[in-house]
Amino acid sequence: MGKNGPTTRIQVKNRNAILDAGLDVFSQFGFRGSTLDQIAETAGLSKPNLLYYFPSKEAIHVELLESLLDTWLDPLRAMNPNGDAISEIKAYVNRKLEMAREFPRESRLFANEILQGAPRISGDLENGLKPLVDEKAKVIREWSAAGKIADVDPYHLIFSIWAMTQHYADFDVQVRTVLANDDPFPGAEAYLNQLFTKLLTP
Amino acid sequence: MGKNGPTTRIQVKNRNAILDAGLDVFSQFGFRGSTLDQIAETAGLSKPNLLYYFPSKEAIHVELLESLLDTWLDPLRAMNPNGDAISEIKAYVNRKLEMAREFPRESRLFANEILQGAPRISGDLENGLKPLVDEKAKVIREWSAAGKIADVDPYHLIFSIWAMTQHYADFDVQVRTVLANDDPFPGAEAYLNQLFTKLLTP
DNA sequence: TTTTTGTTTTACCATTCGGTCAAACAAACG
DNA sequence: CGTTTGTTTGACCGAATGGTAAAACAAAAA
Repeated sequence: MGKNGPTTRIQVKNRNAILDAGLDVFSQFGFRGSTLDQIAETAGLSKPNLLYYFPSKEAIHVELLESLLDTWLDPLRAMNPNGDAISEIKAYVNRKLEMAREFPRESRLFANEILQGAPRISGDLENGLKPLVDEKAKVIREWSAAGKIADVDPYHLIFSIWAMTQHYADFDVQVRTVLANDDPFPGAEAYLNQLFTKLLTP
Repeated sequence: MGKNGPTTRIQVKNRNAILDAGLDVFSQFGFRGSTLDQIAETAGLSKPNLLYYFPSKEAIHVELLESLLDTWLDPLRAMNPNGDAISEIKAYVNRKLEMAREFPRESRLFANEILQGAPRISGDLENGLKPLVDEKAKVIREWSAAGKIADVDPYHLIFSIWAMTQHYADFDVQVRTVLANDDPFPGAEAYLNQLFTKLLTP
């Protein structure tokens, strides 16, 4: 690619194809388990052609992870301290569940990275995720203190939301095996709404 | 190894060392991301020596997974239909949480395999896990019908238990980052007891 | 002690890996 | 048209991969 001149249509198209292929492959096999040939073939390109757009395997992975973490935190950012406490938390749960349904590959990519010790994004966790969670935990604690929701540990509340929603993406194979291939999401939504209503109602 | 004659002490020791090393490595990098050299070095053996005890990389992985799934399901098997409903379910939660704390490598090995589509144990899920879950779901449904616990979807109840307990093993890095390296388990236990008490009390 | 059985090592092999290079090809522009 | 810029390919490289063969070594049985 010539310097950093204007981005051509071909560049946009191929970079997107590569990132999409990378998401496919990395989310299934993790970083070390994925090969450039696999990504190139999925993207419909030759391996040298792929390396014309990205300098290395790691560069693709990093770009995917960084753009992902941002999107992934959006629903938490959207939690409004001035809104109705229970509705805000339940809306967060539902948005996260929807993301698990719509973007399972992203969820699995993230899960793979964390499972393997987050070697490539531990910095982003520290600088991006942690401060945001701290901020929202404070909001939740204030809601508890004000009697708007039950007294719950805000950190573990957030962990449980992550765990239960992402489970439907990350453990999809297991969930569908147990449910004989039924769509788990309608039932999950009902269950989670019931659970958080009971948990949070003061 | 000569035929299937008596197992020597050296065999027992080395096979255990290999399985332990395999657990270490596979749980961190997944099957494709792990190498025999890595496992051999962790076990303190040479690679050919390792292959004297196991015929292939896959054989180590399969043996780990199969013995794991059994152990993993023990707490669910232990759920007693004739016991006190709420206590039984909460005991299950606590046992699972304890396993996440005591055996995080096993949890991550399993998570890795499921994340990658369970290519090596989809059969065991179908024949081992599913029937057991079906059986226990029936028990839970009867508890609901008898008014002993609130009316909840038994399958999603079980999923949520798996998700929230295993989260502390599988997403350990993330959890500890958010909690500034505090031990998450005491807080997790309190939170989960609170959550399931509120959810299940009719 | 000799022989047998069990264990470990050294040297090796074919394949796949991430990545490079230079040349061929296509598009746009003058 | 010709030239410049951007894109794609085929051939290749060194390192790492899963796995093998055979011989050296150790332990125990005879």
